[in-house]
Amino acid sequence: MVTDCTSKDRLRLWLRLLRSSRAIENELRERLRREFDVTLPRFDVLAALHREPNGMLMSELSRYLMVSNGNVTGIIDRLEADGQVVRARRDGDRRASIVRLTEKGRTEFEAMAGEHETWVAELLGTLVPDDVEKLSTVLHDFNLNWGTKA
Amino acid sequence: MVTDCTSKDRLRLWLRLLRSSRAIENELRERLRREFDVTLPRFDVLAALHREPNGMLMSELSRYLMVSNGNVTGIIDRLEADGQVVRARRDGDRRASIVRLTEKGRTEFEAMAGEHETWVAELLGTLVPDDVEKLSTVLHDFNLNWGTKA
DNA sequence: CATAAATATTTTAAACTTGAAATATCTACC
DNA sequence: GGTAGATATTTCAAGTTTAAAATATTTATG
Repeated sequence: MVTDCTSKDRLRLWLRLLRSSRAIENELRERLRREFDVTLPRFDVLAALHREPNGMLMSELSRYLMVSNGNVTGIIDRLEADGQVVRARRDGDRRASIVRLTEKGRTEFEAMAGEHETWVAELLGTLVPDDVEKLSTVLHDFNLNWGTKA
Repeated sequence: MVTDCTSKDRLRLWLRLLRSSRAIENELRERLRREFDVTLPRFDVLAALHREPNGMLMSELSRYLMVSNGNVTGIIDRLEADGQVVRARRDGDRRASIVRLTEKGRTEFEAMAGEHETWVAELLGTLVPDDVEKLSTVLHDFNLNWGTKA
């Protein structure tokens, strides 16, 4: 049996997706601030850099986090001032800078990461495993297909 | 057969949800600016007010859009300065103000709403109808259950 | 009635965010 | 080699966003 799907159905899905996303994001922001005195954007940057021990270009960070270049510049400026990241020159290209976690940045991120993961699991706790699996797959495909249209 | 689900699985889902949400939001922001010269936050406020012809309290807007009170104050200030909304006193309570669309605001929103809906349908176009239905249901339940834990 | 607590909003400072312009550097082509 | 275009980042102005404090008003309680 074929289920139809109007543009209003897709609009409704978008609004629900946005609402879920904001709810989770707001709660994580508040807990990160309260427990670790860190902002969500800074945590996101630290998490991205932690995945790449060899560092990332400013433009790679921008693309990965889906925020503007200028935005990344500001956050890295503040993280660098606090000694959690460093900018290094890339061999043979004086335009690019590679950003890396410092030892301090790595240690501080790792102290937060476990608790953050626990929070996420708790906040998504009302979803049954089958739905976690289903949503994860569908959204992963959605993200992979994204480039092909927008 | 029972599918297990670790905290890493839920973390992965969260990252994918966030990525989808940001991708769609960024694209809508850009199109709204390009086609209608309006910011996304302003569009969101206009959309909320359009659903409530009798107006909304500042605090209702804040709760509905899941942003802070101060944030709503700023956006409404700018919308009011541009004549798209008005603040009115609520009978018997001089603390509260009811915000309503003006005729101008309503007209301008309605000129954008159709195209906005078309864009969303297009951007979610890679999802097959069954998945739209499934995600919509799961996320709706998720949102309903949200209050019971966070 | 007085006043403490609750409610609704605004104000403020700091951080975040975008989009566009500016700067600096590199690459490709003549 | 010189120069146009591409690439990487920063700067900037305006707007958004939060969290906390301040203001104003209403409600509840003794």
